[in-house]
Amino acid sequence: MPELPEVETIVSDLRPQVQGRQITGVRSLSPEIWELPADVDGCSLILGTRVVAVQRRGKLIVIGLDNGWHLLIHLRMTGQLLLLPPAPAPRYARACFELDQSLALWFCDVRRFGRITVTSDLNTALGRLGPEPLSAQFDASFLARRLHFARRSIKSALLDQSVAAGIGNIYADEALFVARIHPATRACSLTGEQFQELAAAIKATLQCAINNRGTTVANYVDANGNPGHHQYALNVYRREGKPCPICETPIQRSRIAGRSSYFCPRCQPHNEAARAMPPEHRQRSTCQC
DNA sequence: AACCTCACCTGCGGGC
DNA sequence: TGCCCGCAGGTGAGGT
Repeated sequence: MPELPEVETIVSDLRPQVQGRQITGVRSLSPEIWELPADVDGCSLILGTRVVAVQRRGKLIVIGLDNGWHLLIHLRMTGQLLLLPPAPAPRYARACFELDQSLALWFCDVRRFGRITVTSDLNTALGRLGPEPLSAQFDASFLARRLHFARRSIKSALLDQSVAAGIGNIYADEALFVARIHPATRACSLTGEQFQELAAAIKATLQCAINNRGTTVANYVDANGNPGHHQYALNVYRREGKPCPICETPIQRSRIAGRSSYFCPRCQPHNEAARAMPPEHRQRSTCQC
């Protein structure tokens, strides 16, 4: 599912091919995916404009247009953004942005969860998002301050886009494994050292996945239709019953924060158990990148 | 205010 | 073979 590394891969692929190009046609094949402000005609607003920027914020794709408006695309679960000829329409095509030189940006989405919107006020549109996890602003002291009173699980907190913009189920589980923190641990019970390890683990996990061009477990492909490689580097996600790469204990799955959560019961004990654990078992796990 | 549950969709795989 | 059911998980609305 597209999380930060997948969206980053798509955006970095699109940028050199789309920036500077004119949008010569807009086709809406599934009107329900558009979320437009009242009295705004999205298609006519976009038509004829030139793309001045292709960026990412959290899991959102932000396409800047030369009329001052921005096209925002969220892939949600199964959305894809593909650079293809303007015809024929690929499977599950929901919208098409035709560009000059016989190229088109196709938005495809089996489940129609994805959303497209336009805005002239980017700050308001992105206002609810927390910091970028790969930015300097996102560190242990930010997490400690932000989660000081949070009694919910750390897994739930990491999925909250106002805590960190761009983390989803896969990378929450992977980062918690690297930081050796059980996903059901209360966020406010983490120690300063654990916040340090978690912030570092989130950055390392996301950067490793970007280097691997994202994780393909079901629908994700890049802008050219190719799968990512990070599924081969996953430590715990969707590995229930398989040996932990550190200690070989079978990976467990349980439902935490309403999501399937994968963890090693030995490397990621609850805080109480961790304090009782002998030091030789507290070995550090590393990214497989 | 903080947090949880559910609806939104469709394809796929397992069980029978 | 074919049917049915559960599951996948990002987000926001609505409830506690």
